[in-house]
Amino acid sequence: MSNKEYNFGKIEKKWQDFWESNGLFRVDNECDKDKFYCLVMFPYPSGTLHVGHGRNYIIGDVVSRYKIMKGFKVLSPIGWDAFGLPAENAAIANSIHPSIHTRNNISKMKVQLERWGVGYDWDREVTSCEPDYYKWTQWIFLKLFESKLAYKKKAAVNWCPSCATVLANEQVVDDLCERCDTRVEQKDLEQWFFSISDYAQRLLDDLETLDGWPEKVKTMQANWIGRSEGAKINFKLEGTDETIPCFTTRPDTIFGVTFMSLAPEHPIIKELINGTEYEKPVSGFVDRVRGQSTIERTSEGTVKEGIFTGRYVINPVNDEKVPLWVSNYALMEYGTGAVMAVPAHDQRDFEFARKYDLPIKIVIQPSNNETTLRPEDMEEAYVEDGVQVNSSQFDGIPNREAIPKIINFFEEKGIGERNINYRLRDWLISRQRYWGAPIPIIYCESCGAVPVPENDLPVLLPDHVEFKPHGRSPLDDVDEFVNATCPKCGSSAKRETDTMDTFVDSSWYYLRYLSSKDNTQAFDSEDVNKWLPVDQYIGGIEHAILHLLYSRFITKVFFDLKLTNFNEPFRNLFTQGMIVKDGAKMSKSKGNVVNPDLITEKYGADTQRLYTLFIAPPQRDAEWNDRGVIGSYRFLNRLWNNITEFEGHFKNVPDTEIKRDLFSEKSKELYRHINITIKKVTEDIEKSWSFNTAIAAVMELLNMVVDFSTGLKDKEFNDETDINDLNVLRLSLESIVKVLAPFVPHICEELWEILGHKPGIFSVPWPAYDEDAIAADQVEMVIQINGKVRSKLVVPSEINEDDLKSLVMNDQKIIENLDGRKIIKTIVVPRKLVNLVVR
RNA sequence: GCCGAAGUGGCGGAAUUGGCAGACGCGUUAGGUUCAGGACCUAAUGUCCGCAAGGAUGUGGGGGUUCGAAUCCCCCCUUCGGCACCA
Repeated sequence: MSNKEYNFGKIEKKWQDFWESNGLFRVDNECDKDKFYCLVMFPYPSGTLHVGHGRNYIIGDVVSRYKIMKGFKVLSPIGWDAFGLPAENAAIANSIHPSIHTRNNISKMKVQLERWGVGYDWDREVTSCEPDYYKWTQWIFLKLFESKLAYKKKAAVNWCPSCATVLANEQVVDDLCERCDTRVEQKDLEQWFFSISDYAQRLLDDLETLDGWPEKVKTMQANWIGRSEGAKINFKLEGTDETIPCFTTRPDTIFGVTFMSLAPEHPIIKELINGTEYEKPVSGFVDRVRGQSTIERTSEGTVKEGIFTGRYVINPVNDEKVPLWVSNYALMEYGTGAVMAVPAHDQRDFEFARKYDLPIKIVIQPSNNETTLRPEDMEEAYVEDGVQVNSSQFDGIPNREAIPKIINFFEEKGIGERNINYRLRDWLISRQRYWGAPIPIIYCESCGAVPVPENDLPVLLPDHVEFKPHGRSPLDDVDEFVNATCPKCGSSAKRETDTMDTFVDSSWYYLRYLSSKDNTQAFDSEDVNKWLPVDQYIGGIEHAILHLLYSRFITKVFFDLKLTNFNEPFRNLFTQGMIVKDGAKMSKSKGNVVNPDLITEKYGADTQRLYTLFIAPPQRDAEWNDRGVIGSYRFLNRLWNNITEFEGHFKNVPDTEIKRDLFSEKSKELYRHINITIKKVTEDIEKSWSFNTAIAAVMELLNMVVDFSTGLKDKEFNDETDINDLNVLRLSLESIVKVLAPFVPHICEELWEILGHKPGIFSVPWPAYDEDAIAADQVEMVIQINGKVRSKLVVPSEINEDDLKSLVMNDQKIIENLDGRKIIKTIVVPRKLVNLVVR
């Protein structure tokens, strides 16, 4: 009997080298068999990974390895989302160049990833801050520019004073910078945008095709896109030929308009009040409101305020003259910046009207004739459905039916039209920072904004730069960079000095993996068409909107440019939960980071992997418990010891086929449970990614195996039954090793070898199970009286109901409990229970 | 305010076509082993009553449907996430 020690350090190194030298994860671009593109969100090289990060990569690795055993050709690449502010901030703090800082971090993290035993095709590694990558990010900018999907405009944008740069709407959370939690300010700046809002409808519609995405993520995206259907109606400005358009989702209330509200930013305000007695007070109001932060202006408690402009607009449906106001609750970013106010049927308008004593006109009455609304009695707006009143030819029509009729009426009369509005704004991609891909544009006095010709790409980031942020891009101060010649006319010109949002880098990296070394094109269309969409994408829920929406947009742009033939980048998406410690997200500042290197050192990577998978269902947040790790370690040791103890036996006793006629009671039961376990693990992985219960099932099986093997240890194996028993034991251990291989690959490789097989468990097919062997001959049935368990009986599983009932009626415990009471009803659930209803 | 997810022992969690609540693991307790610590092995472990056999009770709270509810229905509470003066 040999009893080797479980030397995880040695074993893990051995098999990591083995996979590397055998190219387990290295695939070419040919699709000669079922392909499977398994993608984990590429990491930002922050320097160190903690055990919480590990979950993402470990889950991805389980999926990859499982699919390999299922016979798929698996593409599992990795790279680095390497541009971004932290590297620049670190450079400012420690005077290390961001590129050096980033490269150092990448090499540290690469070691960590390898230590976990997560397998990637490193030949495809991409790093977004390297010129051979960002050259193509710039090329993508040019493609969008050519397609009129990249444009520059002056707009009120979010400015983070701490990061000293602008931010996209998606990067502002509750008025705070998503990255540093600083309150953002509004600034009017000239900035570059991508026209993602042109794609709003498609981004919304195609969510329905994403069956493999969590509903939650789809809902979040749908909310973010925020489609609302309605009409745009033109109100004539009294005494002029000008019209002010406004958007409404309630054209049915058009006859109830009693005033109009303009957003303080509305460009028409100036000319409305110019030279009038209203000029001073109105511009005073506008300045005051615009000085407020978005939070102050838009939070629920904010009181509605406004001021009359002295002007009137004409309601085009009834020629009524209504006053034109400026109010703080009208937003320039939504619709047209002008609101037709219907106080009777809109709560905000109602509050405003009450405050400034504006008229309230009812145009919809509740359909149940019991109550009739009267303006003077109303305490809030009536926003429910009803029947049109005071609406001339539409009177008497239910308001829902009136909506399309009224819109048709607008269109016939040329006063308005059907219109759809989206909350989604264009994607602001300019950043006033150094560590990003320069926007490939040159400004020429005579030619304007000229794109850098493709041949001149990449526009290289200069090395020697003063990083201190001062509100302009640090590149602004680098003369060699700024000064250029116009590609069109050859005269001297200036480069754009803003860099791109790092979400541009990450919006297309999954394509680059197919062509990571190709310096002639961003990606090879034929290859990406073969391998994409990604079969399984795995990452954090925090990217539900940002990265995932941007990537969908870019994918659709490529599709439209006929560069690719797929409409969506990610067929299936899995969002894993966070691992928390002491109830909080792990972070250096909170000091609750669990260092994976220490765990690997003490217990090994396999233990860490197993615990990470066992801790909770993977989509749920989970609390890391250092003590809990030991349970996984114990389990692996028990498995190790059981196999190594029998190593000699397995070598000496012939590995003959299992003979069912030689089954003992115990070996038959074990054989049954081998099959049950294989089935359970397969289904848990396939159907619900319930790795925690899959592992629990294997633990149960091992507990049974340990019990079984105790009786076998000292046998001589001279008779057939004992040999058969040993081979059932062998089968059970081999099955455990196979089904655990995706979870704890190193120890399984080693044990597979110890069990006498040639190295390489991932070339072994995933085990099948024998459905016939799963059925039990005997089952334990629960016997209830009035729903309470009173006895249990072991009966043949195919027993007929009469035999069963007579067994129940002869059961001593049941007789005692019945105590002569009368049985009214007997419920029999085959193989499960009998319930006697008595009185 | 609207939409969504969740709430089960001391802890992580399991059980969903309604059928033994608490699988599996951690922790705890007792015993074994060990010079000792650790590691390991065996047993117990929801709560309450009981020496025990056994009984009662129990899945956020309250009601309901059912022979039977963690699971289905209604109302409510708490936590988390998303959206929110979006016309």
